[in-house]
Amino acid sequence: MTAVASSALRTDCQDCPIRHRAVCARCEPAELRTLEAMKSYRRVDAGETILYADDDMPIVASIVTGVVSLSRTLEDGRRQMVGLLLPSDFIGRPGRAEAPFDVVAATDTLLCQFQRPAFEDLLERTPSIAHRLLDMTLDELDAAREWMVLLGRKTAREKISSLLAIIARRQERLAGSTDQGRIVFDLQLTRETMADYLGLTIETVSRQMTALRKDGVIELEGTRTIKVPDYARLLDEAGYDNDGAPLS
Amino acid sequence: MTAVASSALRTDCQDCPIRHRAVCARCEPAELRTLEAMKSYRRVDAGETILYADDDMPIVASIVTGVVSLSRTLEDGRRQMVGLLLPSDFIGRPGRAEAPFDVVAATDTLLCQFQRPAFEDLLERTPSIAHRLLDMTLDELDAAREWMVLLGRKTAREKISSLLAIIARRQERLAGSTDQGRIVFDLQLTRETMADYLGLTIETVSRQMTALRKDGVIELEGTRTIKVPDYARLLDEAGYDNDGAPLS
DNA sequence: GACCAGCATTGACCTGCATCAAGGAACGCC
DNA sequence: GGCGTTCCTTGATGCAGGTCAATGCTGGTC
Repeated sequence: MTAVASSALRTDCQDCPIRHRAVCARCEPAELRTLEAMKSYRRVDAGETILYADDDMPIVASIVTGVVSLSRTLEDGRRQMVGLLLPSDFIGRPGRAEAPFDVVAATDTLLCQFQRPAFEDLLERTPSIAHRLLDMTLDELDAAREWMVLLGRKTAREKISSLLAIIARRQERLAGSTDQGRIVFDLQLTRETMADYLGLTIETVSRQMTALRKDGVIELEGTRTIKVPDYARLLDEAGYDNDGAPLS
Repeated sequence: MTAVASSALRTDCQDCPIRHRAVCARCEPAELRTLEAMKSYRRVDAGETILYADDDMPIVASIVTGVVSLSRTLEDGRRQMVGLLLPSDFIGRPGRAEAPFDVVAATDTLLCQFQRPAFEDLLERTPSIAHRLLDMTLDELDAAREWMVLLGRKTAREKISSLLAIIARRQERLAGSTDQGRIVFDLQLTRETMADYLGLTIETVSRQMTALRKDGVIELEGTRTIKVPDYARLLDEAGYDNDGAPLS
């Protein structure tokens, strides 16, 4: 991954790994050249905060590689993750000066970033970007609402199963490897991150993972590698046909 | 309100009550005339479903008057509201054929609606609408995420207080009447709707309302009219400085 | 005025998850 | 090899909120 990332540092937009899914997906060659002139790459280490809630938001960016989380922490320390951003997802809000949430790199991350005012100008002049950003935002809104159902109404076991199902599906789509419902994947998240995302404590996450393992829904290899022998079974545990998958 | 609504049935866009806040807010007069030719008004009774989850979504619409809820029901009957739409808010998703959630009129409602394919065409050709829709969607996304924090991490008492604070503030803004933090307003929601929104049961909602009354945070007159003697106190009960208000 | 339906309140009880506390496993560092 | 650190698991206990059930309140209809 580091290799991919550092070669991307020199990449022009045509060869960019997220060329066809990011905010620039619908751009014409001429528009790409404009972006090319404005963009700059930035590496962020795992754990580093990209933007603090309520602080000024001088930039917007696309994620080239890595995973980024959005979260809010209450005064007494309770924390809730409200979004998990993946390669091609967009960070920041044209038209608003303050960040409404903490934006933290969950893994080492490469950003393709723009000065916010310049990007806003560009957005006014470039319908293809505005349109693509609208589509992406609508998708994220649907995912956020799907997640609200999980947070408000699902049990701990269903929450865990839902999260695993979503990540499993995502990996599967990337790897393209499914042999009849059997999926193996690497969970990139710590138990704490999972807990923050699901509105649970790490203890409950741990217990439910153990329970799912004992019940044969998943198999664990070490603590982060997960085998799903029967994806349909996992979906069932997730509480309902999880077709409109958030996160992805 | 009925009077307003029925006069709106004959209204041209220039006189529309949501002219400056809806998806058409940035439209030029010429663009308005195009909209005028495409739009049709539709009345919906309280309780009536506008769109069913996973059904075809033949239309998109702006809310002219009324309140509309978005919700999802799990197979076993658990229900979670995921959005509360108010006048000027937008219903539907350009670029997607199925509704991801049930869309139900919470009160008698007047819609200004468009055929989805026609609206999508218009969106392609009219940056002012696309841009406005993007802004509105980004606002909704922020509100949804704010609500995720509530669902995932707040106690029942904080949830109720947050909801009351948000509605109180909204009323206050409409009515314009604050005498030093004292607010009186009509709660338009049943206990059940509150519960669906907050991820609680009606019993818990009822108990917490009683508790807040006994503690002097609110005063109840009948079951739906609420007095807030000290708005700051209510905000405090809501768990944190609730400045970025969802819903509104 | 009697009846009913829908909404709200209250009580008794139970359970799912949080909390508090104690290890265990994996890794790097001296 | 000993010793942190960080992450994870497991157990014991408590409590917030869910569940089940009874009752009250309001407005509409006959």
